[in-house]
Amino acid sequence: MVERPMLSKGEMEVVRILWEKAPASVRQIHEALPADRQMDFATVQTYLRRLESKGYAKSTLDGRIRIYSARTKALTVIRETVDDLVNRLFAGETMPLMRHLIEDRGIDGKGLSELRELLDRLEKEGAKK
Amino acid sequence: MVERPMLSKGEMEVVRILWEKAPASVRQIHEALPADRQMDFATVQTYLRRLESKGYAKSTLDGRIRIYSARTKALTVIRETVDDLVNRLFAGETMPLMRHLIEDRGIDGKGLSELRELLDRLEKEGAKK
DNA sequence: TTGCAACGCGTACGGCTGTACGCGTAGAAT
DNA sequence: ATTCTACGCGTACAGCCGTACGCGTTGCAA
Repeated sequence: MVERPMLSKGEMEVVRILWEKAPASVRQIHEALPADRQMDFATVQTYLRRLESKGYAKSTLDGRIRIYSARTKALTVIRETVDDLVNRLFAGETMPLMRHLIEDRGIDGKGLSELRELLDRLEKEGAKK
Repeated sequence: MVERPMLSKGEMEVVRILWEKAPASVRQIHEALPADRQMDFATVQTYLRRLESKGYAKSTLDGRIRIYSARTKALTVIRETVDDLVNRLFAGETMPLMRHLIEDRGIDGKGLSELRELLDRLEKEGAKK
């Protein structure tokens, strides 16, 4: 297994945009940040550099513009991050977090039916194993 | 709203035990840590001190033993932490995280039926509002 | 009554994080 | 040619984090 340092909060915000937009320049990433979360251009630059040095991104120069893209799949990073949170805050149990999401954050009708489908599918698969 | 600094990862592990065991001494907290996550007694002590200075815990002296208890409800802290994660890593959307939990981490039969009940209840409530 | 073990408390320290400035340069505009 | 502008890159720096040592003290054992 590749030993990567974990992402910091700020790096997470940036890597998410990177997954969405890559390959992308610093400027493109910077502009794609949520409107309510403006950070300095140079800060984004630093985060991207750190993402690269931690092994989460790679980059090439296109002329004088540096183009970044992701080097780890979103799924992997999300798994590591969520697993870590579940371990620390929920003693490794998934259900309390699930419960919290549903009860505290709520879900709309569309989410509801999607969830039902997911559960059905899971039950079928579980049965045949 | 009370402006509390966010919890670090290490503090989270300790505050979770605190919710479970409080009021408790440093030693009790230390011993209640998961077996696979031993940290130094003094480290736990530092975390508790920091939890107190951040406003997450309070303490009194019982003789020469300092007894800690929680000052914020688990729900509040969990809400803040989960909201923060969802914002940073999932652009504020709950469903992708939900999907991840179900598909990647899996849930057992008991969880499955509990989830169904939750969904039913939610649907009923949603309908009457 | 003399140690010893347990504890609180102060302190430490290197690494990480958030945030950004400023220099030097290359391409665009005048 | 000269100036402006955008960009990469190095650097900075205070505060937070993980982790822990060691001193002084006190209650209990010998």
